[in-house]
Amino acid sequence: MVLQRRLEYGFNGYQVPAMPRASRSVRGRVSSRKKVEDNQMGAFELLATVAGKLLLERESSPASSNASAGKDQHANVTDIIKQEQQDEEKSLKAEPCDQGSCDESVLVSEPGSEGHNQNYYPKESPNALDDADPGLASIVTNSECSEKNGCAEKLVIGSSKNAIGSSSRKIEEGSPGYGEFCEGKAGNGIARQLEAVQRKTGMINGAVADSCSSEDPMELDRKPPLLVSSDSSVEVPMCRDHIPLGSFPRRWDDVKVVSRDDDENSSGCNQPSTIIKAFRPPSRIGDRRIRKLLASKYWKIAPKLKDGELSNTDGETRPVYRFRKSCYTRQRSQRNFPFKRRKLFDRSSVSKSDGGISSEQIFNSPEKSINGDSIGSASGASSPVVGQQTSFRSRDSHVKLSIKSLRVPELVIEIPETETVGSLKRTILEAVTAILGGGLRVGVLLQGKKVRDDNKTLLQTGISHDDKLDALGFTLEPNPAQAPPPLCPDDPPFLLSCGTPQSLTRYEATPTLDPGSSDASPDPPITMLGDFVESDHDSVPSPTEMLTDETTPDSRALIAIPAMSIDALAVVPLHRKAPRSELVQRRIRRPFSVSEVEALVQAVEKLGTGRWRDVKLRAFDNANHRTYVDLKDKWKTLVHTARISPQQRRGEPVPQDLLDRVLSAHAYWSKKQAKQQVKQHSDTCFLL
DNA sequence: TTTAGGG
DNA sequence: CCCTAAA
Repeated sequence: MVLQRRLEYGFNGYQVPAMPRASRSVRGRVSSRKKVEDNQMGAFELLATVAGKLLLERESSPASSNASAGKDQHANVTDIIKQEQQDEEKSLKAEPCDQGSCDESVLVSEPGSEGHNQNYYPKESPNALDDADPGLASIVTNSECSEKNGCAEKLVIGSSKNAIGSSSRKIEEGSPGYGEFCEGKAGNGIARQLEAVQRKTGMINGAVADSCSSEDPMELDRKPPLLVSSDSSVEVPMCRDHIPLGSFPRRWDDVKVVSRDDDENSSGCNQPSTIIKAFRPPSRIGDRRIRKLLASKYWKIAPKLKDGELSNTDGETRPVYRFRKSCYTRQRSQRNFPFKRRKLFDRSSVSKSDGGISSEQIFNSPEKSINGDSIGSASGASSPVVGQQTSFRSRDSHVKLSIKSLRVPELVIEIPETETVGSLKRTILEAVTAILGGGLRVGVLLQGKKVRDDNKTLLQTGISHDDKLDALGFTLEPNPAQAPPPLCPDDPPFLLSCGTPQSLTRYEATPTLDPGSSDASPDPPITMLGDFVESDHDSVPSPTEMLTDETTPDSRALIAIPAMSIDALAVVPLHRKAPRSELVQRRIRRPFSVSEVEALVQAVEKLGTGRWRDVKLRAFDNANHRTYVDLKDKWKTLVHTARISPQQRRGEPVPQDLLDRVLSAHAYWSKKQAKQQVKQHSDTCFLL
């Protein structure tokens, strides 16, 4: 486990306070694996810092713009590097905000289940993974790129349109590049844009292409690549067409995560999915919730991801997010892993945990992995260049900003060496998703300081001044406002904070210009995750969706966010008053779809009532959010529904024929059960 | 961990 | 859906 400094450079981050775990939470519904992991986790804070710099430019007269552009264009690599380094340093100095060490880590473990399938019958939908999951808003691997380019496939970390898109929108309205942002699925849209940009800039062949060829295979192949850490942050490239080529990122160095593999042979189903867990002290609060959430949401996600490998460019220490795959290992002897449950969820995945555990090495995928790295590495600059800003003055005084990329702080991934590349990719994706998935908001940094007052004009803030442009930065932060409306505006928005000491993250942001106002952009609530979680066809609103975007009026620098982004966020009431213990939120309601009912009925007809675990395995093995208890409950309600008049029924109507089958099956099995009992009873009597 | 039931 | 007692 690597603990690292949380923040670096001018990046803000957010920490996720430890999620309280309910000791008892580990109960039945969650797969044992998940539970195990939960238990293992200690306190955990997820610190996700995503930062980026932007390209700030003023709509300008050609002259000025040309000047700038020209400069960039001519700059040689060395210069660029230097400049980048300088930039880094600046920001570093500027924002030391993150003093703490970060204990937080995100653990990704494989839940053993492969939640990928869309259907309950996993085997039947082998391609499930390949299907783009609409829900995967945040992170998307752009397979399209690979297809088109024939090579690089990138992991694009992006927030949903809301997250990044909004920020970009805000910043660069009217810029041509922006529109594309929101196209299609959030993730894909971003990826696509990326690609588009690449094409335009001709970068495809450059950095990206290179990376493709060289790195991919190796990183994973490294001997004991158990632990992969990306020192460098993962940057999310943004496309801005309007930016002069010259100023455009010379290379896609920024794109830290690049993987080309199309392969991802990872057999979808076989790949264990990973769960992200938070290590927490035994506080019980969000525990259950986390488990569940994670369980259902996160693992499912993973499978869909295709790839994305991280490489580190930075040597810097930064917040590290740790993702582990099936690693309860070290601390936990394997014997502790009884996984009976394995039967249910695991298929192949389980084994992995075993093997992989052995070594934990951290290997930083250095620049090498990334083609563009050459630059970064050459410079030795630890952190990738985020972006450069250029400003142009326009007559109408518009400030045009272009975000080159948003960076995600270091990710440390631990994964058994026996895991597949595809698994790795998914793990990374999950990790990133976890970071970004909680709902993000954008923070603006100016000279290392957080600009909190949303009401100030750019002019007032100084963002319009050219000299300050290089000090301009943007960060992605967790959206504190997730909690339900009943917030106490005046209170510091500590989410889970209450009980868990460590969980509280002190996020004293740097000196702020205007305390009190949140630096968050007035963006719409970001619901990045959508229902990507769902493996089911029927999409269920993810918790995130339910989040209200109530931005706390006063969002200070302090932001505590549950490790488990989404769910956690959704769940955690901001009310500090509420006893944490009480905070346990119930799972989101996910009505059974007709198809699910169908599957359930079919399974019960075959297996009978009373064998819910088997039913689960048989028909809902891939529906991670449906536990056997759920199935049992559903059956109960189905029976009830079947008995009442159609007028009394609510919700999505269930075909009468299905209900009839329910009744008949119920009758049949009840009878059978009764007979059985009678028989047993008689036998007993006989013996006596 | 599962089942079975009440809430 | 949640919570739990039992098994």
